[in-house]
Amino acid sequence: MPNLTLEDIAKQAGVSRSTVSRVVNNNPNVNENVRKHVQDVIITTGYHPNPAARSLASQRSWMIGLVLPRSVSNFFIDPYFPRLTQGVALACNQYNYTLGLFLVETKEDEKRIFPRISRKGLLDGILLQTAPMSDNFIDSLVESDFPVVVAGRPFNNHDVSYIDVDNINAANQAVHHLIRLGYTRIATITGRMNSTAGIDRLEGYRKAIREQGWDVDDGLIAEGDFSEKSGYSAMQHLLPLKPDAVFVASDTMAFGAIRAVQEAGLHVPNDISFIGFDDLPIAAQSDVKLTTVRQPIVQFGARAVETLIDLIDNGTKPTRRIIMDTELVIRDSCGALQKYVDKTKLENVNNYGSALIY
Amino acid sequence: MPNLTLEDIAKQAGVSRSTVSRVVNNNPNVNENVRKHVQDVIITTGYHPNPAARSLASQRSWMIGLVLPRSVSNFFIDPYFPRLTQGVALACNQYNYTLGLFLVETKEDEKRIFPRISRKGLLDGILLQTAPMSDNFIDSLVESDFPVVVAGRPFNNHDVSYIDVDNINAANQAVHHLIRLGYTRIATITGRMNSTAGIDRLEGYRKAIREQGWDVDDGLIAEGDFSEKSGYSAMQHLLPLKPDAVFVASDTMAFGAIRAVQEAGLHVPNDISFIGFDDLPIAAQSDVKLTTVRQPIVQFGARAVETLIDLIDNGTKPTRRIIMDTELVIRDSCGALQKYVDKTKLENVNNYGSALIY
DNA sequence: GTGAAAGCGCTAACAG
DNA sequence: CTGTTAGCGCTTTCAC
Repeated sequence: MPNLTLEDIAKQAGVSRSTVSRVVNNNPNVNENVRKHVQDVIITTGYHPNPAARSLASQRSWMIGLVLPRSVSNFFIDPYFPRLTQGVALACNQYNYTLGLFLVETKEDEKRIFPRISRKGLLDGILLQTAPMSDNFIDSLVESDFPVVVAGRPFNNHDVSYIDVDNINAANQAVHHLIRLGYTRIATITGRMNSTAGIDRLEGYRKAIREQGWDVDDGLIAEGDFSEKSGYSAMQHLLPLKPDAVFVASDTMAFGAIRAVQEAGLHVPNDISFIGFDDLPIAAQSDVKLTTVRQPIVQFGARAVETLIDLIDNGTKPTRRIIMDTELVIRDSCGALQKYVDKTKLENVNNYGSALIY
Repeated sequence: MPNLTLEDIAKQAGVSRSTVSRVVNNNPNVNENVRKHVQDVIITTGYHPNPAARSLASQRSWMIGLVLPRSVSNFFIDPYFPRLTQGVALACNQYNYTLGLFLVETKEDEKRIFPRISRKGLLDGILLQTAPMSDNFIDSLVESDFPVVVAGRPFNNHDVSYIDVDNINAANQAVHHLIRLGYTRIATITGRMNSTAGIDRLEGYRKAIREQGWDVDDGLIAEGDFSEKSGYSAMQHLLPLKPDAVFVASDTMAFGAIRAVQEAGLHVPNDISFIGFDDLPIAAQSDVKLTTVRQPIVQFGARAVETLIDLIDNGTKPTRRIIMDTELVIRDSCGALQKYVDKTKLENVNNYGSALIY
């Protein structure tokens, strides 16, 4: 079967090209009987409009791009980006958008990809993962008024739309949870300090410590890079300082840290308690069930797409800022379930933010 | 800066639209001086051709689609698909193709996506992950002569190009490795039996047992579904049968199985040995370092893209079949390193296929 | 080696 | 409500 055109359908239905176009695009200005008839022809022939022609004529491609810059694409092994991608992809299905995926690994890739996508014709809009290197790109997009939503707070104060989770507040709540459980030497393992997520989670930790009236002890802050390995070695640095609890900026690092604790012959949560960040699927299944901050990643992706479509349809100004809430998921690693077997009391402990007990 | 067109460049360069087009497309029939001049204008103005117009005129979109059907998109949490996607994306960068990502989750998605992509205009070719449900789709693609490469052997004998790893041989080697180490009650935990990977890995297990002159004991075959949980419960079924070694069809399941063993108070590999499949990053970092079959996933994705481009450029017939080799990675869980501290002897044990010792 | 001209298949005024 | 017409920005014969 050759590829049918509007013209073919028009002929077969005995109407003009425009009418068929109207039917295809659900334009209300069509007689109901005519519409029915044309729809029949479309269905029986299996006609589908040519996207390229449609793009060219309407100046809309119904395609958006998800751009994951160099520094994060290595992390594609990390479950975060796949799940984000999943949320984005499913939202695209829902809104009838095609998703273009751009992993920018090398400077080469950057040179080839950026000009292609930042010009009208291929994409209607861009979803850009925040990253240290992406600032220049953000600037040029903002300047050209191209619809763009940044996933994660960008570094500089671009006047750009973005969506993020409330990292500061999430970390703050997690640390307050540890404080209420009675821990007094609370350490933290941070994410990369060149990521806003890393920076904000540390800030939340600091804030909680200060709010408790304590001094922040920089010795209890160990820097990681979100990897299991970095969690492991950060914990090795912390162990001699004898913290009784650790807030870790990602589950992956938390598992590394717990490994270090166990290798040292200590037990979680009896000797040291942990709270992670992400709520990966393994967090609930692992040896030590992890208390952690759940990010609504999939919904986050969906929300990002919706915001982008809003920008495409209604203009990029004013810029939108979406901050999504997180949830503290209480399991074994923080020791709460041991201290408060009576869940009523536990609820009481959690009289801040939203918390779940599994 | 408004979006420039060929016409604009032509005017500025004092030549015709055709000439600029030739320069852009590296057509040799252009005077060298003219070419230089036009290129200068293109660079200084920052011109980039409009992809939609180009697609429409040339009937090529320079875009390929990666289609992950319903039954696998749930598994997007599994590291396999993200890494496959990564390999595909990077290869697309390299060959200047745009990658469209299609996660088919619901029947709805299917209805919306398939007509859009199986018609010329949006994609030049499709990379389709094999799955139980995809057979119909494969048939219609094959029939319409649309360029398609299936990732993983499809179920039926479609005359379609596909790329797969040699699952039978990989499993066979792994089980032979266990046999040579002296184990005599070798069980297996299979993948989904509605996936060709699951079927083939079981076949490789059976073949090795038979080659050893043993009878296959169906009681020692426990079915899983590639998830951690299913590995755990499959192992619980196997434990009473006292196997001394288990070949598991995925690392994820192997970790579940090991968890079951440890909860039963037994030790790996002292009491029971394991070989997994995939070589996930955690395989080398976990508590018990996993002996496993390494799949070259990223290269697999790249190779798939190259094959697809070959089909696009040179026609879909004859169909191509690419089978990629795997590698047995020997670590702690199979007990080889304990039995053969002397690596020379170990090399000797591995005088089949390719094996690595970490 | 270069330019003119005819589409690619669709959308979107505009006229009726 | 419907058809005619003029493009969208590019590639690709076809003359010269």
